[in-house]
Amino acid sequence: MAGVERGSKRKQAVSALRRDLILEAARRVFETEGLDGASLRAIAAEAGYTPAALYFHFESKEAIYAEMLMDSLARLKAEVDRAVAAATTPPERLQAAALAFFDFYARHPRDLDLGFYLFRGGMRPKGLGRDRDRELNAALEASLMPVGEAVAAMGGGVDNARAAMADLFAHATGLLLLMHTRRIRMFDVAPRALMQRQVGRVIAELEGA
Amino acid sequence: MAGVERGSKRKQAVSALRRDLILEAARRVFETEGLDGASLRAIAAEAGYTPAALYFHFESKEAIYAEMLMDSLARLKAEVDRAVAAATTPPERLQAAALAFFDFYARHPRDLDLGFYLFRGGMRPKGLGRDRDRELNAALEASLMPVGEAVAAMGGGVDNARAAMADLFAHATGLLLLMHTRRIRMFDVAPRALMQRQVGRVIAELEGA
DNA sequence: ACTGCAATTCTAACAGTGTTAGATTTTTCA
DNA sequence: TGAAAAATCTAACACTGTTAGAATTGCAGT
Repeated sequence: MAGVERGSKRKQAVSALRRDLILEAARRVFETEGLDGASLRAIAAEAGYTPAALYFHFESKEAIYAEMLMDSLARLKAEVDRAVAAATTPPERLQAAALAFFDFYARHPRDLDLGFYLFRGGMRPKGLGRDRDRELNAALEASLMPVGEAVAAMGGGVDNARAAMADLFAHATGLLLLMHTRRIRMFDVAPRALMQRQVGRVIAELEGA
Repeated sequence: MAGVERGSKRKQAVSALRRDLILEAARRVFETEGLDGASLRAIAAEAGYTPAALYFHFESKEAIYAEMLMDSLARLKAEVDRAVAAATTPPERLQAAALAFFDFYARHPRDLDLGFYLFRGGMRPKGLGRDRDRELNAALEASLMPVGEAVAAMGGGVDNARAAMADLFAHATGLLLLMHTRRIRMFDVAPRALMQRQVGRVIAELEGA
């Protein structure tokens, strides 16, 4: 029994290594060729595999994408947390969190692609079981939490906290999409300034109340 | 010469009819099956054509999509204009325009799909020449103009007008995306109320200055 | 060391996508 | 009616994600 378990664990560890090998290959292709270029076959070739072999380690292409997005969201959260830790007062923390979120995606448009692709409207039956989707949602929410916490620390209730999170998230998302599609030029305006102004509005309303 | 011209015009008219026939088929498929279901082959089948035949009338699948989006943007503009015409004071017109924009896409998520698809980041070389893209941009801008005009009527300069347009467009886009992907549930908040609040902020700042 | 079993990978194919070349039909005009 | 032009079809190409089944690899116990 014990021997079987040890053997099983070793096998699992080896299998996990193979998974990571494929994921690293996927990240490499995704970073250089973009999401469109990160086809299953391209990832398999980069990892030195045949396309079908990937299905032993992942249940679909989108499962690989989901893993990459989880990684991306972890990096996002790390950056937001770092920015928040450097701030002192709650309003400063609110501003730091919102701007760190915005800046992260402004600096890493590829991650934005990934997010927009997996967090999309009508998702196919094949793509991503409910559990994986919930995991991604939770990871995204985790990176947004510092905003809610700052609002709470400022005396705003739970409703205000949630409203502020949704408000700033939507505003950031819209601006980022506008930048990313290069349609911001239509308005001849600096998107980050608009983001800052929005943060200022939310803070002012919370302090005024 | 005159005869040739008349003949040519007739041919062009007939050709335009065929185009419209295909476009109507495309709209039908798109409305019932969604964007994913609106493949070139599905559109061709619905129109009673072979896939290749469509390339005589359109240069690509995305060209068909572009035509549908132009139509969608025309309907959007019509609705915005109607709402603006029903308002009297500039602030009311501003609010009417922004909310009409928001409501249009809240009521027609399919049109949102289309817009998000064609107004996307890295567009392939094959898809949509620069001219078509500019046309779509212009049509979108036209539907946003009433906001800018209202700001101008309120004494805001050109910069304020553009900033307000970008601000409200980004906010609406972000909220709509949040609704459309059903991720608004994360925040337990009413998106239209957030949109109204945002319009209120923009108006208040313009009136305060 | 050998054998057997399980884990892993490959080959080959399927159904689908957008797109193109070339032959063929249909329509139009003199 | 005959020739030119417009419109459509057939067949294929290159690509996508995915699956079934055979072949290989590697590890475990005798």
